[in-house]
Amino acid sequence: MVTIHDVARYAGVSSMTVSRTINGTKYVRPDLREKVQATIKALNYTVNQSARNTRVGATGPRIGILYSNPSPSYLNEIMLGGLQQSSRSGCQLLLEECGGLASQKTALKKLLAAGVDGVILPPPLCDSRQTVNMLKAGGVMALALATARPMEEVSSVRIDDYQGALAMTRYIIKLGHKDIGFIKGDPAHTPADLRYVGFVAAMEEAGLKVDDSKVVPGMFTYRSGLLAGEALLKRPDPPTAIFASNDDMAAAVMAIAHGLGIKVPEQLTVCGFDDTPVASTIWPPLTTIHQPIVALGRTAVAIMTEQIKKARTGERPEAVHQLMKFTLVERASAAKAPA
Amino acid sequence: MVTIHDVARYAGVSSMTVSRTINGTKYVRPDLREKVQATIKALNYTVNQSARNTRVGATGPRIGILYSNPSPSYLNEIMLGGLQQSSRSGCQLLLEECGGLASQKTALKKLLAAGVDGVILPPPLCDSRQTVNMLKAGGVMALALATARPMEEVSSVRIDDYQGALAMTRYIIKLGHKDIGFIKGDPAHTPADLRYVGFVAAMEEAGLKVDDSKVVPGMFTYRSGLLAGEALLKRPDPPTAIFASNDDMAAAVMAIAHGLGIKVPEQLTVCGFDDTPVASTIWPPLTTIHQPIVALGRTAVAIMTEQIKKARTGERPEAVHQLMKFTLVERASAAKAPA
DNA sequence: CTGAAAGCGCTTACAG
DNA sequence: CTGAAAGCGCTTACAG
Repeated sequence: MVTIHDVARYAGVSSMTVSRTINGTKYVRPDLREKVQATIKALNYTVNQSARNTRVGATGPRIGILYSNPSPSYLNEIMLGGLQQSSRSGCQLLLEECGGLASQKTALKKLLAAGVDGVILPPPLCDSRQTVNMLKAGGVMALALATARPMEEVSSVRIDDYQGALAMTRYIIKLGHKDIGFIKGDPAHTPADLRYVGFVAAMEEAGLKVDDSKVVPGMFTYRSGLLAGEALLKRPDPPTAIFASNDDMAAAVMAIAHGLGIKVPEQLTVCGFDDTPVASTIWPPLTTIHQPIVALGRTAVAIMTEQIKKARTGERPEAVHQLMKFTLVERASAAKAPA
Repeated sequence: MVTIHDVARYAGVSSMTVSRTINGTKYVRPDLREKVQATIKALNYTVNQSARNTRVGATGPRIGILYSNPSPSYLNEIMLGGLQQSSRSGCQLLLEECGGLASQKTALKKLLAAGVDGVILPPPLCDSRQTVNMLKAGGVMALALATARPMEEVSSVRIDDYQGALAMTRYIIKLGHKDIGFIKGDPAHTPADLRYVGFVAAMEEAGLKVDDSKVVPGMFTYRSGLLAGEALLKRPDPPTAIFASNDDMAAAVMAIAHGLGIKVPEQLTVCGFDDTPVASTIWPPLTTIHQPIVALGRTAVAIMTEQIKKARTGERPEAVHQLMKFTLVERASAAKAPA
């Protein structure tokens, strides 16, 4: 194992200069910094977090994750990313669940008692002004995860829901579809509106008219998708493609289509959003927009750790807004429009 | 933060005696050991893994996870549990994916090059004699995760698939159902057979006849569930309940039922196995057997870490077979048999 | 801006 | 069976 001392010897500096370079401290002469960085690369050096933690550990960054909507698979992925990063960054993660406002206060009290420096808010809490204010009042940082409408002064890590919906709609149009139905999401969640706006923008861009009778409400649940699917597919002139603003609703649409004897994708193209496990469970598997949830969790922890370190130095860290890349995953539920 | 030295001072011994007590070394006088243990409890002391790792770290346990079936949500949960435990046990986790036998050899070579002491095998590799032999040949330990037929000499962490199927079938029978259909799983996966055997046992125990024409094959996939569901529900005398040997197939059965206008659970009870995310996505949500997958991952890492430590002491650790508790989750897809 | 010294909490290796 | 000493890889705090 190559240590900081190996790097130092090799670069002809002291271990401290290496340490300073690694930790991005300002007081290192540029030429030395470069030499050290080159040596680190050459020797393939990586910090030993355990060792680092013995020094910083006692006061190492503690980050809470406060969540209220226990969608287990989503949260698992967030946690997975968070844990991966925490062992790299050497911070500690604390999980706390809450429901209404009362239990939120209790949960927050617990986190504060545990000495957290910052709290990550997955949806839907990421959009709660109230929660953010409570955190501020408690003197801890907040980071909104996967919000669609980040608040200026609160750091956020997210994908661009508008661009995602735009890309998906363009893809459907490119397949030759002109008669496209859309299922909206829960209006209380910020991504819902942006996805709809993205859909409309792509339609207009292509010179296609949005038929408002084929834009139906939904609540992001499978159950609401069943209703929406029936509304769209039992009419005399069903669309040739349906873009549901999440996967659960798209899966429900496919169940309805199956029941009505409508073949997917030959007679009907169905697309979703999020790429949750259900998207690759159902048959045919769902074409959808992949959200890099694990990476979102990882990045959130990385950013928050940085901010905490800065804050401890006395700096007043500015909010960071990190946009992550989504990808359009082509699976078998979408095909060319029937002639 | 309370350290080993605080404990030592308080107990009137040296830090080494505390260290030895913590690590279960033999050479500590019983009375001292007890005194130390009491002090640890009184002071609420916990080891600082970071500090421990600076000493053991260079040679700290390294555990590989070799997987081939990339069911993402399942693997995520395993990983989540594994990571949680790894930060407690102070071991390092290495993930490696492989496909056929050739890529398995490559993956294994990588893991060995990285210096792993043991490898955890999630399904379906957990049942591969070949894989286990390759690991043995490479001189590393193996642990089979969620296998239904553990090999005597290879440690395993699993639930009892037979008992799970037994419990679920008893539950369905208790609801008054007598005409129960069953969908088998992929015969290549060991749990499939055990779940079927459990079903048959519960039927016989209740004095009910298993109608072989209502036991249909499946492959654990949604797609195979669609076929199986049609076979069972399109016949003139459909069963009043269907027990699918996993959730994906149960979800498919519900899609078929929906299409045929059969109401779940009023006219048809549907039950699954595993409690994967899809079980709580669909409507009505699925009554199923919950596998504690996160706990499985956690336990696997804990056991393997112990075994590695033992092996390093020179002991030849015996295989551990840990059975975890499943739970029957009652949701809305099951109800009393129609009159 | 740089480095020598001391120490984080624990364990290894040595001496009793 | 027990303990004093040295050291893991890194950072803090101090002196230049």
